[in-house]
Amino acid sequence: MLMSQEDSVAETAVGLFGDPLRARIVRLLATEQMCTCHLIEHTGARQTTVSHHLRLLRQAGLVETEPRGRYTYYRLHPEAIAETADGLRDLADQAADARGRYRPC
Amino acid sequence: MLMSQEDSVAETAVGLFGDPLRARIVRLLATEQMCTCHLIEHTGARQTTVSHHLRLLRQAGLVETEPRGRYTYYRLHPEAIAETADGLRDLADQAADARGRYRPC
DNA sequence: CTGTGACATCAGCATGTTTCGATATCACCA
DNA sequence: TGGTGATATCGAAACATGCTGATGTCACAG
Repeated sequence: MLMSQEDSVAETAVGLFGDPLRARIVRLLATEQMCTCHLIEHTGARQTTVSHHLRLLRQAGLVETEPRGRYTYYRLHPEAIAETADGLRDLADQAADARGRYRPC
Repeated sequence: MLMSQEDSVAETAVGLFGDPLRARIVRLLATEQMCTCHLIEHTGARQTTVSHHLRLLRQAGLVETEPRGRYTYYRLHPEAIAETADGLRDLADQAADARGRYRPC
């Protein structure tokens, strides 16, 4: 919706970066893979809350899940983030050009 | 919040890209500068709604305003978008590295 | 100086999202 | 096999957000 016509992972992804807790989780996962319990520890949020946000990130294709015994490890999907970044970069370039043009009323 | 410790324009900006109407407005402004009435025309949204979103974008430093007589022209602030894009790009790079590391429980 | 049209602001409602507590599942260990 | 600890899911409450209608301001034209 933001940068291109067709829906992409990037589309849904942008929206997710808005929430502070989710942003925190993403930044933590950008450090290293970790399991839910680490995220709970670091964020101080409740288990069910963290789990909920992880689900949203998973559904959007931003994170991958790897169950290891009774722990579940999460890692980011860098391509998804990169795609979003690229879309924004294009938009910025477009916007720079747009400053030269203007539509009279 | 998302990519760095200190608050930047990019911080607040990311969240704003989430709303569909706001995304639409931003994409329109990436084409050329235009005034509120054009945005209303193109989006089909009510005047007060468009005005509301423009305010948010303005407050976040994503758009600039130039009153021309009784019209108000809006144009994007490309640096703000570029900054956001760069932040996300860094995050993506970090995330790629993070896949090599993992914290044991 | 009066009317009209562009735009901003405000308060309230409606809807969506986050958070929470309770509960379910499942792996592991004793 | 029973208990514990990690995680997911569900429904309800708390909260945030977008949209609307009413209203205010200001520029311009008559």
